[in-house]
Amino acid sequence: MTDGGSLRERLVDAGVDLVLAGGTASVGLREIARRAGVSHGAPRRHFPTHDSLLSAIARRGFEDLHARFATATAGADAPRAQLAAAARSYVGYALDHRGMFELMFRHDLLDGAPQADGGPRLRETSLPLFRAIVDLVVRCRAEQDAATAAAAPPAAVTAAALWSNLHGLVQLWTWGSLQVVLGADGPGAESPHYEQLVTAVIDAHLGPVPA
Amino acid sequence: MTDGGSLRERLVDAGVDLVLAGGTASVGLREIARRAGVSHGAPRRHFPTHDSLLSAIARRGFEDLHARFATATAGADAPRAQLAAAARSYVGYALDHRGMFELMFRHDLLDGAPQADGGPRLRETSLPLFRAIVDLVVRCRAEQDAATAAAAPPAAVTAAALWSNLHGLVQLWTWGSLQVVLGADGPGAESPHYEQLVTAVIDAHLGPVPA
DNA sequence: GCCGGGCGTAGACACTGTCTACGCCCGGCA
DNA sequence: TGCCGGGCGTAGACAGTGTCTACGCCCGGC
Repeated sequence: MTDGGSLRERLVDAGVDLVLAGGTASVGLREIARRAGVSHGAPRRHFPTHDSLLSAIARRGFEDLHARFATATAGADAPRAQLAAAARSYVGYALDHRGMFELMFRHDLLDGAPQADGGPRLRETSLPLFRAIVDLVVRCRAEQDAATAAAAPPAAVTAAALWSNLHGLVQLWTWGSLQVVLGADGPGAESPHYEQLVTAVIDAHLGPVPA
Repeated sequence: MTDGGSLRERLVDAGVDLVLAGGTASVGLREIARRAGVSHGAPRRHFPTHDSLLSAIARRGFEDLHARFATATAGADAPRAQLAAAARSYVGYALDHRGMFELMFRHDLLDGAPQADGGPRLRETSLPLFRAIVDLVVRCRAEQDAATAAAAPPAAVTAAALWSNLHGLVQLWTWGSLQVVLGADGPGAESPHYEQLVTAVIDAHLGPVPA
């Protein structure tokens, strides 16, 4: 795309497929090359190291999640409803693509060298998503009455806390411990009890939904 | 200990040392064996697979964290103060021992076969810690006035949400994105801004501290 | 006093990520 | 038209990994 290379995209595609199918453990460099139909040395022409390829795969995840964020918020007009939809899309994406989510937040992929074609680092790719979260919280704050808004922490703090909450919810739900705490069925079960948890989380940080 | 084996403990000790020193990437099976002064095949007599050794290391982490939890809550008497101390110890442990924390919550170590000596699985080892969290929240609820308590979600939901919040706070702080949201110094800096976030999180889920 | 099993050793095997030498093929230039 | 050069994929080597198997030692019980 950027300079005409097509194998580069195919490698990332194959990597995404592997992560979605077999989780983060099955995305070896040679396995990606096999999946893309090239020899094991070929990826090196486009990605100097295995981690930089993983980083590119994770970037795809952030772009995908950001796009879902945008369409989710577009479906509502009240800021509070937009935030609820965005939160659900965040948690839904993470639980439907656990491998991708795990890869995206692997701390050792954060600051690899910038991609060979000058593309951004993983952290920079994730910034628009984070800014969208903060903006949503700020807009929710703006429509609260002045009394409750004055008693609350700064919007940036609330945004950070709320986002942390959704993020941790995903991790612990995947781990299966929240099901134990809530007395739900075993961690293997598909019961989407977490939806109720998501609304409880939003209410905790922004107050009950305004009448 | 259980049946007299001493190398077993030494292997786990060496593994903990490696994780604390070099993170979760440096805790290879052969490296642990080298550190313990035995050949690379020796661990197999005590742990059938590499993952089961990692699981034993993670169990140590949970035991350690649980112990810190206990001493932290023992330092206060009001439930709310106990919970604040426990939350700070949770976050503090995670940020001071990032490698251990990462290992403890690796989902692929959750349900390995029970240890050769019949020890518990990782998930069972973590249960007492989780129960302690829920108990603290329940006790905080008990001393709230009836009106606010009635308007709040069930204690189990609040406990799950609060714990998720602390957990996600750790992950995102380690990732360095909360610093960006809060406009703090770069992720490499040591500024313990997160302490203020922890109290904001507790207040969000349990209401402002009672007078 | 001898045997047997627990436990550590040593080597092999398949596999991984990285590095290097090679060859093909296609575009620019004389 | 013919040649050259560089991008790009191939093939093999290398160190390292986790696992498996054969071996040897040493200590306790019949």
